[in-house]
Amino acid sequence: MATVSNALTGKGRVSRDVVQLVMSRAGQLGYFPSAAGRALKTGRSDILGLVMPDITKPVFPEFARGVEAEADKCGFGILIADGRGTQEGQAKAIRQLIQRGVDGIIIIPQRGTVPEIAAVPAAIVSSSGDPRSTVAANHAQGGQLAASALLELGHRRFLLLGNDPHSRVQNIRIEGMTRVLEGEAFYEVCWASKGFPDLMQKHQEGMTAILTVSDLLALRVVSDAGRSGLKCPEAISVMGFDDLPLATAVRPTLSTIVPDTTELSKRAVAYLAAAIGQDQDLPAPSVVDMTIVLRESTGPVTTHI
Amino acid sequence: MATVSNALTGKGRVSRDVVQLVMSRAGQLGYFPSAAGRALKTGRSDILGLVMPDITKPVFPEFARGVEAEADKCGFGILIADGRGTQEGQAKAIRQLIQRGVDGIIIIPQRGTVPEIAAVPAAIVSSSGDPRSTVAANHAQGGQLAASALLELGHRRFLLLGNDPHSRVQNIRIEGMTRVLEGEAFYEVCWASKGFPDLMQKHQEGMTAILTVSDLLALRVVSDAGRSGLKCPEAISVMGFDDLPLATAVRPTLSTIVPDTTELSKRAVAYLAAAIGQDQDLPAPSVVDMTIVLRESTGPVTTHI
DNA sequence: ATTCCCTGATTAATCGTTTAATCACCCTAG
DNA sequence: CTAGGGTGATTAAACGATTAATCAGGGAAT
Repeated sequence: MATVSNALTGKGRVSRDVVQLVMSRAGQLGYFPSAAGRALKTGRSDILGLVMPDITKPVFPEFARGVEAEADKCGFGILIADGRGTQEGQAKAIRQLIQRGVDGIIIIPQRGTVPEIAAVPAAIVSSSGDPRSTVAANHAQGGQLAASALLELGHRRFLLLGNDPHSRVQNIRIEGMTRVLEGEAFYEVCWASKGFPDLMQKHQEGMTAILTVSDLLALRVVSDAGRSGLKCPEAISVMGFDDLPLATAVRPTLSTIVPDTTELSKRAVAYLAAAIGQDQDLPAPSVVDMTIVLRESTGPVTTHI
Repeated sequence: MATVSNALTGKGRVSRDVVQLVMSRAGQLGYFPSAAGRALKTGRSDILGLVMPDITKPVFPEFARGVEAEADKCGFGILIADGRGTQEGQAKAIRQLIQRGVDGIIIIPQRGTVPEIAAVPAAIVSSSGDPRSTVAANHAQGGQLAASALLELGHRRFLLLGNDPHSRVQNIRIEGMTRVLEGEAFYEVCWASKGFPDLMQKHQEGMTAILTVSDLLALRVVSDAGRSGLKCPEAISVMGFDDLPLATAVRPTLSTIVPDTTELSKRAVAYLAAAIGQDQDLPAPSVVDMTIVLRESTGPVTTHI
C-alpha cells in the first residue's frame, strides 16, 4: 500500500521494476488516487480559486483562460467565482472558495478594496500603482503607448474618451495618455457616461485623434464617425484598448493596446505556487507592460480637414 | 463530535439549543468543516466540472457565468477546464476533472463527438437535434425567428451569412432560416471563410436583408456597408446572433437573436443535481428557445433602392 | 415499581491517502 | 563468522469528517 503510494508519487524508496509494475497494474485496473483522500492527508487540494468581478465583461475571459492554462501546467485546477459586480459578492466568493479548500486565491479586485484574507495565500492582480497588487498590468504605460503612437503620426489635437469616471483603470489609462501629451499637444478628456461627444463638431474644432480606454468605446466611435461621414482613419484616428475579438471584426479594424494576459496569469500562478510551497523568497510585486498593435483605425494626420 | 456534525449539517437528532450552541461556538472559533474530510467520507465533493471549447470565444463566458450562479444556488462549486479547441484537449480536460473528484460534468462539446464518460454523470449542452444532448439551445428556431422577423418587415431577397461551413450550430441556424424563407423569398447562402461577399453588388441585385450567424459577422457587415455608403437599416437590414456586448456598442445597434443562457445553465445544473442525488426520474432532454431583440440594424424595406 | 419507549448524546468504525517507523534481507568488511 | 550498513518492502498511525450503533435518562403506561 505504501509502496503503491510511493511508486505513484515518485517519492520514497521503490525499485525501478516495482514502479513499472504498479504503473501498469494501475492502468489495467483504471485506478487513480482519490483527490479527497490525498487532500485530507496532505492538507492540499491542488486547487486555486479565481475571483473576478464579472466574467461576462470583456478581457476577463482572456485572463481566465490564461490562468487556467498556466495553473494546469503547474498541476492546479481552477475553481471560479464571480463577484457579481459587488463588494459583498466578492467577499462572499472569497469565503466560499476558502471553505471549498482551495490552496490559494487569485483576485482581480472589485474597484477599490480587497477584503483581508489570512486563511490562504492570495495573488492580487491589479493595476500599476496599486500597492497591494502582486502583479499589475501597466495601464499607465499602455496609455502612454497609445498617445505616443498618435503623436508620432503627427496628431496634435486629441480627444481622450473614457466610459466611467469612477473606474480606477480607466483613469490610470487616461493619466498615462495625458502624461505624454502634456506640453506636446492639445487634449480634452471626455466621459461617455455623461453624454457621448459630438464627433463632427470636435473634428471641426481640429481634433484628429481619439484615444479611448476600451475597444467597445472605440467601436462606438468608429461606427458613429462612419455614420456622420467622418472617414477613419483619413479624417480621424481611433485607438482602442484590450484587443477584444471585435477589434478585428469591425472595419476599419481597430488599432489597440493589448495587455499581456498570458504573462499576467503566469506570474499570478507562479506567485501562488511559491507561496503555497512555502518558498523562502516569493516573487516581488511586478508590473507587466502592454504592447500596441496598429491596424486600420489609425493613420497619419492628413492636411485635408 | 457526532453531535457537532449533526448540528452543523442539520441531520440526525440534536436538540434545538445544542444546535444553537454549536453554531455560536463554531462562529467564535472560526471553525468550518474541512471540505476534504467531508468529501472523503461522503464520496461527494460538491464540485461540478465545466468543459468549454474555448472560454475566450464570445457566448461562452455568458454561459459560464450562468452555470456558476446556478451551481452556487445548489451548493456546487465550478471547476473550469478549457478544451483548447481540440478533440484531445477536451478529452484530457474531462479526464482531469474526474481525477480531481468532481461529482458531475457539464460539457459544451467540441464540434461533433463527445468522449464516453462513465465515471460521473454528465450534462451535455448542445444544439437542437443532437441526440446526445441533455439540454439544447434551439438554434433552428432562432434562425426561424430571424428570418420571419425580416420577412414580416417586407424583405424578399436575403443573404444568409455564415462563417465556417463546418460548424454544426451555424448550419443549424442557417437551416432554420431557410426553412422559413423557402417559397416565401429569394435567398442565398454565403460563407465568409471563402471570401467576404461584395455587399454593394448584392444590394444592386436587390438584396435588402442580411441574416448572419453571429454578432461578430453582423458587425463586419454593418461596418463594411457603412464604408461603402450602404445605409443600415435604410438600405439593408442586418441581423446578428448571440447578443454580445458589442451589439449595443456599435451604431446602428444590432438586432440579434439571443439564446437564453440562464435557462440553459439552469437546466444543465438541475439535471446534474438530480443525477448525482440518484433521483429516480431525471429531467428529460429538453430544448430552450431563443428570443429576438430588435434594435436599430433592422427595419422595414424601403422602395428606394 | 417495573417495563418500555422516546429523545438526545456518545462511541467507534470508516472513507483513501501519505509517511514515519519498522522490518527483512543481502552484501561487504573486519 | 558476525556486525553493520544499505536497499527496498511493510506496518500502522494519522488527516477530519459522517453515520450506524450504542448508551443514558426521563416520562408514561401497566
